[in-house]
Amino acid sequence: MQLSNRASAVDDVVRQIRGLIRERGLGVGDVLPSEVELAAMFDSSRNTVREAFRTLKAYGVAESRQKVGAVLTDQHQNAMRDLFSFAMEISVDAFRDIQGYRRLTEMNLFDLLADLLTDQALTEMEAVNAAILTSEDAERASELDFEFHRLLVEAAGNRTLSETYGMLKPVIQRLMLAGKSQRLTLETVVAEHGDILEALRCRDRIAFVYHMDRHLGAGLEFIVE
Amino acid sequence: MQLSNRASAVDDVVRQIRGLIRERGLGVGDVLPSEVELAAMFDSSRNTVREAFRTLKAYGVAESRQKVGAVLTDQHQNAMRDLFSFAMEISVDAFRDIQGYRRLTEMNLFDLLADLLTDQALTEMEAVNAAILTSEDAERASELDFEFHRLLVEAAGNRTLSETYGMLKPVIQRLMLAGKSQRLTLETVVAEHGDILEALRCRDRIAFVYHMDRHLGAGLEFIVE
DNA sequence: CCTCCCTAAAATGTTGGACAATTAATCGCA
DNA sequence: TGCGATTAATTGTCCAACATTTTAGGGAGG
Repeated sequence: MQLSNRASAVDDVVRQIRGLIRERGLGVGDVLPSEVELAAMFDSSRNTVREAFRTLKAYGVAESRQKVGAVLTDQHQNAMRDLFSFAMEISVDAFRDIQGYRRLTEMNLFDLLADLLTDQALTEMEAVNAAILTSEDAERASELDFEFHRLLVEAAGNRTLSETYGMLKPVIQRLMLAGKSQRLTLETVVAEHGDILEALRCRDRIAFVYHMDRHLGAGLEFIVE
Repeated sequence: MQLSNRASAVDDVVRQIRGLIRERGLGVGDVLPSEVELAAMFDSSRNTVREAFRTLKAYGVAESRQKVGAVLTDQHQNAMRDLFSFAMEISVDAFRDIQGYRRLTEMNLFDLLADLLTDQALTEMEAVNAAILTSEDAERASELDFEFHRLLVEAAGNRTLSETYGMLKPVIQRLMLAGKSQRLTLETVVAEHGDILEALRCRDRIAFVYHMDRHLGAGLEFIVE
């Protein structure tokens, strides 16, 4: 797509559409010109424009509705999920890799959190954590588990980090689900989360790193076989 | 793409192609049947199959070569990179945000690097760093600058992190380019890189964090206006 | 017998046109 | 005013034709 001295007409159109979006300052919810208009603007055919649209749809940038046209969307997470489901064989290595990434990021959130974390966010996380105990199945539990960590990351206030974490959601959650089915009780997870929250309340950096390290490490143990 | 009670013909074909790949156990390098064959197999038209291929290409799963046909590839990194560059509009906020993300990750690489870093990797980074001084224009300089940091991240040996960094490439590099046009000389950048390398050679954690912090902070200064 | 060039064929790349399907908007009627 | 039918705009799908690229093979010349 990006190589080759002469780009294909479709890729050209993709680029021109992106230019159009930037130029006109279009955002989520705005509609693009119709396929025939774009074909005329870019001096290509409607089929070519359609193929270009397919690329945008695959990236979760646009979706098309009949009669209305193509509207810009913000479905990158879904796109990333699909990409992952296409791409990655969720292997043992991938699990370990993801967990390593989480160690790198989540364990170092403290400095950001110390400034930005509000009491409200803390209580919200406590609520989510408590709900884990009452969840009916492992599926639901891992969803709440992810939500807990997502809130933590969100509270750090860095959009790039949040988006990255959101993209990894399907993988991380699957990792969590695998953990839930093997570890004996949810109580352990909830207690570890509780320790993390306690450390945050006290603004205790050492304790935060310690508990986060143990928590993330625990998620890795059962994979080793 | 994934919603709607009745899926579109194109999405149907995408699903069927995926099924075909799984069923036949096709892997990277294998070629898919030709467009007309697939159209016949799935009882649809060639254009529909082509649009389906566009989706696969966007996901980095396949690329097509004339006369040969569509071959399965493993270009997910590029796909993720493109997706990300689509997703993020480059704004001042985004700049600051990305730099914050880099602080979070790159400053905390030390523990991983301390174990895995080889002399060979270090000398390679030194070479790239030296090349920055002799680059003919700012474009090339920021490319090398990015390459320096990419090597650093790569050396940490975490695939998820590497992929994430790769995804952010267009944004980071643009940030670097903006910096190059404003800061007086490239010497400063190269010197800062040199300090980082020196700290790594000595396995001096404090020095590494210190110099990395200064380096990343410097990149942010000129944006503040 | 080997090498090089030329040609042909097979596949994708692009275009134009036609019709179906969907749905927002409009018009007309009560 | 409100509601239902009609209309029109736009995407969805398919077909057919031609252009382009590239592999493969064959033929001429050494």
